[in-house]
Amino acid sequence: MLPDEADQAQRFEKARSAQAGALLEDYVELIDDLLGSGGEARPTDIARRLGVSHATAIKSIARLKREGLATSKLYRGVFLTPEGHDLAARVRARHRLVVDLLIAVGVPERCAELDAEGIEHHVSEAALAAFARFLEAKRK
Amino acid sequence: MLPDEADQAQRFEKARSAQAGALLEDYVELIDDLLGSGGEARPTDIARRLGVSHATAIKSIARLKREGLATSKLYRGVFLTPEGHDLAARVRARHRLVVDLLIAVGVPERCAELDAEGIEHHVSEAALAAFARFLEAKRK
DNA sequence: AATATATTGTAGCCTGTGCTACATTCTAGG
DNA sequence: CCTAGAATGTAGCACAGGCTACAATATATT
Repeated sequence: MLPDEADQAQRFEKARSAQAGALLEDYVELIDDLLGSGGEARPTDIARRLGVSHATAIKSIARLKREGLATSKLYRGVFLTPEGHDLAARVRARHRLVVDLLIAVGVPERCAELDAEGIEHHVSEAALAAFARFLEAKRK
Repeated sequence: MLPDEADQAQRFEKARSAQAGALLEDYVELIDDLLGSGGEARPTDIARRLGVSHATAIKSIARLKREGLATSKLYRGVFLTPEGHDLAARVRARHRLVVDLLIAVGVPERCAELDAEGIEHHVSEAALAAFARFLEAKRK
């Protein structure tokens, strides 16, 4: 049984737009991690951790700046704006919740970390809330 | 605590390559659905259901053909090769499993369908197996 | 201080996936 | 049969996100 045409189109549309934001989220979270663990967020480090060339990282950082999530000056490290920091916090919380849920349903920990990286960008607020409830219930 | 640099790069790499295959999977699954429900898979229908222009759909269909997943002749509908059909079957099974798992942990059904569209492309075989075990255990 | 190395930034290319506009072909109604 | 409208296909554009190669700057070593 095929779903309604418009519904289906909307589903795919949502998945596409989620994907469009995924890159920004990954960068912001990583930068926040780097800044948080006592160091700076330097383009080369960011590039290495994301597994891309430094040129690619710099272009993406430029996009972060365009979108008001980060700042940087020539030959200085990258910093987050308040908006960027907020986004990072939300993304990190979501990431944890996704990993925890995967583990709770029996996914091996290492695998949960791997899969969560791709999954997290597509989990809605409603689903996150459900995850939290499920984990809470299970904990008792 | 930051993860190991190489591990982290590998995670992102995996997520990127999963994303690269996602579009093909969506098309193949949809085409199989259309063919399966008694009709043809026409480019215009495919485009409408995916929420993209017909030109975009046709270009993606060309890619499916390049990759040996589909066939079509000028002004005829699209068909799947055996490889395409196999992929569609795997994708559909995975989709169902993801939706069922989301529902099982308390995500509202409609939301589960929405989120699954994006999530499914990032769920590894190991995680799928865990989902199946979890659902089986819960069913009893 | 001078130079070698590492880091940062720029330029230009490719591919993928959107789009609109236009051309072609099919198909149905008159 | 022939013409109007739908469907299909093509061309060309934009943007994102990869890459390599090169240029510029900063840092470290001698």
